[in-house]
Amino acid sequence: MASSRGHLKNSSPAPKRAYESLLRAGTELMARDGLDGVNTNTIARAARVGVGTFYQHFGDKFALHRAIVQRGLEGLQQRLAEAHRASKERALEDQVRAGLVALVGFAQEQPDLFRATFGRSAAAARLGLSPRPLERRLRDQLEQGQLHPAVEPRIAARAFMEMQVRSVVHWLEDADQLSPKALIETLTRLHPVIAGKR
Amino acid sequence: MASSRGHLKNSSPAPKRAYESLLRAGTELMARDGLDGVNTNTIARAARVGVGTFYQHFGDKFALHRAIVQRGLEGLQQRLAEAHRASKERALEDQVRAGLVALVGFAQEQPDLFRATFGRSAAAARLGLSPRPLERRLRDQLEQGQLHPAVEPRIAARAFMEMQVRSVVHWLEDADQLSPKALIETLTRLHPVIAGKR
Amino acid sequence: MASSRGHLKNSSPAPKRAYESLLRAGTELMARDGLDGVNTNTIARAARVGVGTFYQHFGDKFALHRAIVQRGLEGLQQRLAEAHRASKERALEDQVRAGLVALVGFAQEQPDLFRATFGRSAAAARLGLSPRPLERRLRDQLEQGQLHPAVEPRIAARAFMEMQVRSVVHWLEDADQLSPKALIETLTRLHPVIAGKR
Amino acid sequence: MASSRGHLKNSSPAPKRAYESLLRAGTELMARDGLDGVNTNTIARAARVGVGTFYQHFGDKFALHRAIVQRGLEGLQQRLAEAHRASKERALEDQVRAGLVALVGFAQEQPDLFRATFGRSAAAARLGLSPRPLERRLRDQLEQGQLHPAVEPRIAARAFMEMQVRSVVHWLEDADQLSPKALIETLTRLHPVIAGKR
DNA sequence: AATGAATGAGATTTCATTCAT
DNA sequence: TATGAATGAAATCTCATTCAT
Repeated sequence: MASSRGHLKNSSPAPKRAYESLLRAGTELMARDGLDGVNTNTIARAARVGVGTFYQHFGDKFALHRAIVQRGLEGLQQRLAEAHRASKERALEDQVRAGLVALVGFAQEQPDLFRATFGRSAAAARLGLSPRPLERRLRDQLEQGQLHPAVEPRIAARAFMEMQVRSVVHWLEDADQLSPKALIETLTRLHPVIAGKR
Repeated sequence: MASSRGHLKNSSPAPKRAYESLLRAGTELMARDGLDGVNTNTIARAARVGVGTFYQHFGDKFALHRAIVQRGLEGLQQRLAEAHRASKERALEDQVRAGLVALVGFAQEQPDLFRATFGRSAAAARLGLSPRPLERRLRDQLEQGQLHPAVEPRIAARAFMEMQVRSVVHWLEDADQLSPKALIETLTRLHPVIAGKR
Repeated sequence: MASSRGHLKNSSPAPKRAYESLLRAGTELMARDGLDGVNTNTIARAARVGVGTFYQHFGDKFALHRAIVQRGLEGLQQRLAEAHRASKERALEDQVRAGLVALVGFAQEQPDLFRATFGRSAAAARLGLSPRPLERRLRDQLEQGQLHPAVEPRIAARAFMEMQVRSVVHWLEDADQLSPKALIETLTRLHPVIAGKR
Repeated sequence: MASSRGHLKNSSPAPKRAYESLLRAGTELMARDGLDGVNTNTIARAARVGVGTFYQHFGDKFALHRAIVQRGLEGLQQRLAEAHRASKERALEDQVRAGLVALVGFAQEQPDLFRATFGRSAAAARLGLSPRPLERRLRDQLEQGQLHPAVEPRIAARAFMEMQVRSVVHWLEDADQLSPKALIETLTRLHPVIAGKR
């Protein structure tokens, strides 16, 4: 936790130590207990900040949750975009794998953020990780006869988005965790783009 | 509810009108608002029963939820067992499809029960729908070289269990619902037993 | 507890099995948890009787308690009266001892009844064990110059009544109980009629 | 809006007006109605404080009672220790009397605190006023042949502790109160150290 | 900006009591 | 008489939110 002691003053215009502290504490607690399992007082205490300070930064518990989810999604989307960019010329399977590598890598680096974002309150996922791109891709494949005609793109896209994310959550919470490689390869094989191939 | 008094025998030892009423109201409300979105007062009122009556039958909100989940799982498991029995001599794909027909059929007949059981508080699913049988089957296939070796049975089993159930929940809640046929066929194609085939 | 088994039917006009059962259960529970620590439902269940039956016999919890206390006091007073009759020609110390023998004997035979009557809700004692006779006796002794003039009869009488009874309760509840003899002799020595002698 | 920092000092780290107010109100009500006779709402109202404030300071009714008892015992023990120190060179009877003067003096000055601590819920006394010191003293006297051999120190010590305290409670609650002098002298005469002398 | 004591609306829970059978 | 499911008033307790400092 690199804190800027040693300087004369804090250098950045608005350090927002309290804000960051609340975000961090909230992430940790919501990862563990879910949105409905924590309360503002507990979060403030964990952040070593007064309750009042909480309300100075966030309108309520849900605003904090939204901020966490947003941060989680931003980081993830950035990684996914990068993975997409880097792999879009490669084979389909490699593209899928690259996306999963990004997803699992992100989850490994920030497990609490991942769980707070995609854990219990799964509704959060809807806020930002849209199944639409996947749905479009599946529809394309379908039109080109590369996908089994019984696969309905809308259903398959949504189903896989949820599955992906929930599988990673389970994996994070599993006591005897299998290797990230196993997780990535398994989900790759089950990806509709691959699995649904005719 | 035909109050069949005056008959030769009482069919059950205690009428427990309130119990059934609470279970029904709880199912409806939890389907709509989730476990964390309801409170005992509301449930009691909806069941047209005194608050105290709630506590006479259930220790707390969670006990009611457990009772609902149990009822949901019992009905579902029975249907699944039947489907399994009826299809076990048939082709693999037919077996998978039969299971999904049973699942979707159950969800269609008792949508509130299904949503209350598998909705938001997805954790509930763990109480009864074990991924172990599927895991075992995948492991068998793997050993017989029928499954892509990169598929890890434990992960795949859990992933699909969740996907299945959450897809049905989404489907139930979707305003412009696609046909049950589309749902069943799509999930069949994505089932690891089929999708993971080498 | 001589119960009239052996007859074809209960011989007494109203056997009141439920009544006795409630009294017994109430005594046991109130001895353990005190008047405020039990509730009517619990008592009825312990008595293996319906709640409604409780109210058929006792107006409320306090009525039951009163009945218990009354029964306790009746039994005790009878024993004390007997002890008094048998010892009134003997020496003062012997009279005191005889009373304590009766008290402790009663407590030993019916510990729950004793505790329910004189335990926590000490107020009950006031209902029946009056300090007046002792007060009168002390006043007599005082007038005859046999008691230390600083001893105020009213205070001494009440003090000793409480002490006696609470000492026996403690003794009953004490895990490593001393002999009844020790209890009796100690209280005899501390009895104001003896202790206050000049 | 005047930011009142810069004043001399804040006398205590937290003002805790409500805490004191609750302690005071609780003492008054528990003195009158006993622990089982009050409820948190009533206490909060009497303290002119919100219900929530009660729970901010005390986990429940019993925690408040414990705090009251502790406060009662602290004050009392201090006084008793002082009395002991001041009289330990004097005659035995004077020592006993000094202790009683302290006890009764304390009860007179803080009758509610005394009754809340030693009243109905006598169990509280066990929390702090140990009969052990008295027991030890009696044992010494016994060994030196100054005490009647029939007196069992453990029983006598406990008996007298209770008697003392309950006599003072009765005295406080007695409408036509006798003089404190009478109370003190009577209890002095009944004290086992004096009364049990051979 | 930061604080945390104070708040009260509302959720949870208990229990004496009733009443239809 | 006996029953026990049903009841709701009241007690217990939680927590998001405010506000004076």
